[in-house]
Amino acid sequence: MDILDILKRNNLSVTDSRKKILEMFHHADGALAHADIEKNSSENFDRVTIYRTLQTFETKGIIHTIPTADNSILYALCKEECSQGHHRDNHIHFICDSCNTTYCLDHVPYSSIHLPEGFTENRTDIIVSGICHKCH
Amino acid sequence: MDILDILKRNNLSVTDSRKKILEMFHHADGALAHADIEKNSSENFDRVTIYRTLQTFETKGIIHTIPTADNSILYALCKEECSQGHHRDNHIHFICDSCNTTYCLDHVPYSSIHLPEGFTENRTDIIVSGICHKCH
DNA sequence: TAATTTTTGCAACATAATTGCATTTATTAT
DNA sequence: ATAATAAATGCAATTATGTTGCAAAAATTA
Repeated sequence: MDILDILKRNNLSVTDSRKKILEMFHHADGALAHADIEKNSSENFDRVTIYRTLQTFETKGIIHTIPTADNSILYALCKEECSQGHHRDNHIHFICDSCNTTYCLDHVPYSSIHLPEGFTENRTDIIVSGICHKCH
Repeated sequence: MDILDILKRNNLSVTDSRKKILEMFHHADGALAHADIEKNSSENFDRVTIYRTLQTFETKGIIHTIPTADNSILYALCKEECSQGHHRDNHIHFICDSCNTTYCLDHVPYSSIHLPEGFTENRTDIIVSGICHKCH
């Protein structure tokens, strides 16, 4: 996985902040919130830059959002299948109540949901919280 | 379903705002956001009162939160099984992309999720978004 | 290397959420 | 029913979060 490659593949100009933020995602065990990026970074980017970078990455299909119950959006790297406009991050997200790490459980299967008459699905998010393997 | 009963059962003193907000949930088709309550109410409660009331209701297990992808917490009435501390709102939530109504799909089944070794579940949220029966 | 395009950072603004404290309201005990 | 106590409310102040316009800086293209 090459940072530069990702940017170029998506026709994004290669800038310092984009490289650094992508790296943070790459090194992160799980998902990151805006606040994580803002605090963590030794070099500090402007808040606005972070917002805009995350948004760019999301529309390009480089990262995807994970809704959480505590009103903070999390972002995580997408796997290959995502593309502009429509995400295909069909996996379960697990948030550890103890260490707060968010995992993308790519290999955990789940059966498709059968909605009532008249309802059509566009996106499905499955978020499980509990205790992760490290915190037991 | 008796508003007063719910409050008394939970050792909450019976106040105007609590009664009114509970009633709003009762009449609402689906879930409500803080903003809905703030705007909707003919009598206007202080923002702070609404925050505090929602929080109280949630810790008591009267309402539960629904995570959404756009960073706005929704709240909906719990069914009987919820209790202080631990919610048992095991149902799928559906958010309409068009009219924004949120439905608790109590009767839509889903198979339980088998987590990897070392992970234990505490809470599971399944949020489906798309178009609801009214908006087709 | 110059011209052009894009991104960044700052300032200003808008909204959302939290905290402390005095006042008001509800509950309990008399 | 009323006084004493406890709890909830509303206001003000503060902090956090998110957005927009625009000039300066950096990246890309010619």
